Amino acid sequence: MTQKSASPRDRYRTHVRAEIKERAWAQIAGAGASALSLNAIAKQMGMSGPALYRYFAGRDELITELVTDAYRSLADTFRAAAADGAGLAELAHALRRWALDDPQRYFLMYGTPVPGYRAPGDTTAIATDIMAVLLDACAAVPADGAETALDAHLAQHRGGWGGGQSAPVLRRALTFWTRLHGVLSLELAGQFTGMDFDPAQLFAAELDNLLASR
Amino acid sequence: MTQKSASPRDRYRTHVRAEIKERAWAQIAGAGASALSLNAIAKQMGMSGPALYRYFAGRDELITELVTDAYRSLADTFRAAAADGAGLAELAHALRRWALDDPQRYFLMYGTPVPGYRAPGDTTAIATDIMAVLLDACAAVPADGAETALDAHLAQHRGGWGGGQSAPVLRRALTFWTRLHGVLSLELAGQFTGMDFDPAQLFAAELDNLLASR
DNA sequence: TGTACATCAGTGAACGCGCGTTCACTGATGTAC
DNA sequence: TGTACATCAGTGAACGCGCGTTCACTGATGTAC
Repeated sequence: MTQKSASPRDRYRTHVRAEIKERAWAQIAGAGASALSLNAIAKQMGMSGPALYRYFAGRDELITELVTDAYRSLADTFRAAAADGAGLAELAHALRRWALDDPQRYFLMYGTPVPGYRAPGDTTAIATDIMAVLLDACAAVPADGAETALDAHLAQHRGGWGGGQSAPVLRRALTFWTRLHGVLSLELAGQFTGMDFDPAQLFAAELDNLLASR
Repeated sequence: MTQKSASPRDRYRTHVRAEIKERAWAQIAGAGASALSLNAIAKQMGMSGPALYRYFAGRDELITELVTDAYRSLADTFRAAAADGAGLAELAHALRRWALDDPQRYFLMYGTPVPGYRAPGDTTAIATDIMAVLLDACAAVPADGAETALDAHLAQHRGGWGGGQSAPVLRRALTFWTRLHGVLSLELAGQFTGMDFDPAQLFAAELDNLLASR
């Protein structure tokens, strides 16, 4: 078996593909995902529009790949943090850094859905990976406090995303997710603009609350 | 002073304007806000494209008005609930009903921002109205529990949105907002799809938590 | 090492589309005397 | 009640634009003998 994947042509291909995606991200950051234009990217790269079809089957495939990359990027961030022994607090801060680093990437994952659009199959698998890291971190914190009504509900409707974790762990993971997303998404959307307080303080308060109530 | 506002022509005008908006909402509900097209609306109404310019200066003005209407609609919902003596729990359920009633309207207010876009001035005023109702409801619940770090921060960075309310009241209002938005936005975006549990239960759990911790 | 062939990146012209928007106009509705 | 005028909703043609995408092609790069 020869290393065909390292041939000059292949390396060039992957390089150009990467540059196309880079420009695509820049475009999304500047005007939102709906403004993504193949022709504009090609022009920026000094190429003709149709040239891009050597690298992507079309606009839809490009977007799909960007979405998948976004999921993978967060999954990698979480896994790397967990490998460094991160607990819930560190995961929270990693999430916030990742989100602030590129708000439109965050919104591509968690933002306004396009009514017709179906997320590609891979993303849900990656989302499960992300959730798995979060679940492990939740499971590492010993539980106390009474069983809640939500626990009872989750125990009976576990779905496939929770692995073998207990209902209280599922609950804590969901709560972690929704509460931090609540603060983050409103912050990134600029909803706190002009309100004078520091969103980081609000985020920190929510995190404290999550860590305190088990 | 004659009642010129009730002239037949004026009534026709307002009627057509309303129908245009209605179709616009239907279009947004079907394919997202970025897919809104004046020509398509005109065609649906059996008119020519340019005819719409009798009613709106252009696409931007239409969208701006839809956004403003969305804000007003939620403000009305909140005020009506408050007038009926609603507390925090009733406000929460009113919010959820309002959001589920038209998810894209919710996202038009709180969803993915378009990087360049500036919200029209009126909306922030209406947002303050909405917040005022929420603040009143929060103030109605007697506070206990220790002063938090966030309270201290908010006391020093009050901004103009909080009226004369105390820092703990501001904190509770913000928390109400971000937590419920966290659950709602993920639910409406379909992020819980395939997870088997009932989002309403998660929402209820978050609400319970908000009501319990003062 | 040299020649014949295959691979493949990129071009330029073209297609069809729908968009927002302008403009000069027609014709109906309302108003003033 | 009737006539002259003003108002204004709506039309149809047109402009210019950028989009995604196809197609037949050129020319350079790599491969096989």
